[in-house]
Amino acid sequence: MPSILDHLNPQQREAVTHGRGPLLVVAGAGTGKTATLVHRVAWLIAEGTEPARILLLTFTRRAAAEMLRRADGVLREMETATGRPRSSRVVSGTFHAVATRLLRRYGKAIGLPEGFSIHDRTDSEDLMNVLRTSLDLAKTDRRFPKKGTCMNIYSRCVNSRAKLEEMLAQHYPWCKQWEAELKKLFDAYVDRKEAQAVLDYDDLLVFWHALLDDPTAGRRLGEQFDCVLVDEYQDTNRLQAEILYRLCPDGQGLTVVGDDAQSIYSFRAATVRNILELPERYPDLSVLTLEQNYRSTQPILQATNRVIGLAQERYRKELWSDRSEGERPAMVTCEDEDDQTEYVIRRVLEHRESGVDLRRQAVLFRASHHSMTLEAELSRRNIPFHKYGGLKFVETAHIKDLMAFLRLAENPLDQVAGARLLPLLPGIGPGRARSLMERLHASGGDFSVWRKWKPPEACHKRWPAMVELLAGLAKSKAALADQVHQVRTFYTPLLEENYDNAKPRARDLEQLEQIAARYRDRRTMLAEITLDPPSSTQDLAGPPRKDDDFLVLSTIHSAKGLEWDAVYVIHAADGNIPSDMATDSPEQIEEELRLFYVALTRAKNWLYVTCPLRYYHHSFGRSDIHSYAQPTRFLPQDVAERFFNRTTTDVPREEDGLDPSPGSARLSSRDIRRQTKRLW
DNA sequence: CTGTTGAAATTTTTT
DNA sequence: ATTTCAACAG
Repeated sequence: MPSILDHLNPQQREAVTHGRGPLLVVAGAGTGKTATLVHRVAWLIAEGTEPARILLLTFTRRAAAEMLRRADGVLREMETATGRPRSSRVVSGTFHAVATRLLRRYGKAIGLPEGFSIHDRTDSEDLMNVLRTSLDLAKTDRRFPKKGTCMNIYSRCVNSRAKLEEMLAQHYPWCKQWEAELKKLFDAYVDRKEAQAVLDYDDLLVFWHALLDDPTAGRRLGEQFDCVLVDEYQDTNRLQAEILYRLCPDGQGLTVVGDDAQSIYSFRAATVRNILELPERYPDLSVLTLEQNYRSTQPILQATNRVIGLAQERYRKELWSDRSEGERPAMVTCEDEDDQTEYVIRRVLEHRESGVDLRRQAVLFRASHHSMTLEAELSRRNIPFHKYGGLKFVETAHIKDLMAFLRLAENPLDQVAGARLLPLLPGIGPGRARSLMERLHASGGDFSVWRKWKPPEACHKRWPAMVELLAGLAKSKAALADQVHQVRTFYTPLLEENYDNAKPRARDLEQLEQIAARYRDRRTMLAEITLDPPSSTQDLAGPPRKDDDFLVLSTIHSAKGLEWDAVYVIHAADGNIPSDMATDSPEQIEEELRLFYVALTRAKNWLYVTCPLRYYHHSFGRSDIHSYAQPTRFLPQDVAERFFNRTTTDVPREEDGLDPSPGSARLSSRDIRRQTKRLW
């Protein structure tokens, strides 16, 4: 047994072999947090805990799969002679995914239908919008908050378990006047979900929480797990914390791992309070801190330690590394966005020349659209890249349309699905869609009532096919890929009528058909895709082939937990980092600081922070109106001295236009315009 | 009731 | 620049 502990440092070893008492591991960035958790899972199994009695909660599904894979490796190393235990039966996933599994199985105890549908954020907003309109809130004299805002308020109340009144006062003061209307709206929203057998993201947690409260089912559920391990605890919200308290009332068997310095999800109602106040909750809590960083060079750590030093409240820790050699991180001032793009690409290619593959380099940014210019330029030069975060493949209109067919077949009461797919037919708009869904609801979800409906002229030919398709799918036992194929056959002509650039969209649908084959059944596919949306088409298509190499582009949020040899943090201008949207309160600003810290600590060997000086107001227009940006406030003088300060002109530029390889011309039309502008 | 057109408002991060 | 809302013609 000791052999597997050999790779671990003393603090990690202590965490891995800790007994049954509640344990908090405060693990700084890159301190081997995942390794520790993985070894602890393996250790528990080796010590005789039944895998199925271990619950491992992670932030993404991918993280869960990765951890279990590694835990198996560790178990194998332990050489537990006969009947080697495996981690495959550990219950693992995100809070939401685990909740779904438990609720399908035990939800009946609290009157939840087994076949409930799950709404993603957009679906929830759509439903909210329908109610907002039908309650006549849309056209009041003073304008009522939009669907997205309503949803945010609702979700925040639920997740932080706070009263609407306090929530409005604290976070949405400009909506205070609408308190009474919002109450009515939220009541209607809750009732409507109940009538349609629909759960939204928040409901998954709420119902899990409630189920744990049930005298019989709750007891069984609570006794189901001996050990509960939670990763990224700093990004849990109050509701999630309460679920944990119910799972482990006395803290026995509970291990949570997190880093308060990396808490970046407060907009989703996550609160650092959970981790900061855990010692009060469990008086016998053991706190272990991991400070040895295995990821970054010492010069990078010296810089990032200074940055997080600006934070007010945190568990004190000073990260260090024995990788003392290394380049100091660079703070690069660029003339404008184009200059920044140019600089980043040049550096990326230089690193690739010296043997650092593109996939070992990442460009990080605060908001998804910050990478637009860069994406355009990378495409132009045929440099492959893969973007994480931002608009997802499954959020595009055509994928949502196709999924709406499957969803309605699965749950005919799901009005949002109906309201999405019915108006695809000409002659059917919101009004007719609503009345059709009402008929369907009245019949208890029997599609044959639609056969009697007289469709308007515009779609009377296609209507019967639509009805037969849905009725067929509803009771279909066919393979999922075949079902998707049927939908695709019916839907493709509609796609061409309803959207521009139908061709690439049609290709996406073909791809979705392939992917459907991988799921056990329709319900599983729908749930998994809404709970863990693949971040791009490539992601959906499966693991990338070993031989292709692509640069990683990612929002900082989506970069959480990952690392690269070279990291470029772009648009580090005040207003972007911190985002102007998030500078109302000191707490928000502090979160933006942590976000910046997360970005910087992704780097192993090279770190570049770039900041354009000038922002043009009309990015593609002829106007030359621009404003000047300040570098981020998170690099004040005493922090900045840990960086090399550069401007792009310090670095010798390659001679313009002399690059011989085709498709990578150095002189773009924008360069020419910029040079022209230097004349005045 | 649908579908189109023009005017007005708004712009982050995501399970 | 994109999304949302109101007005109007069919």
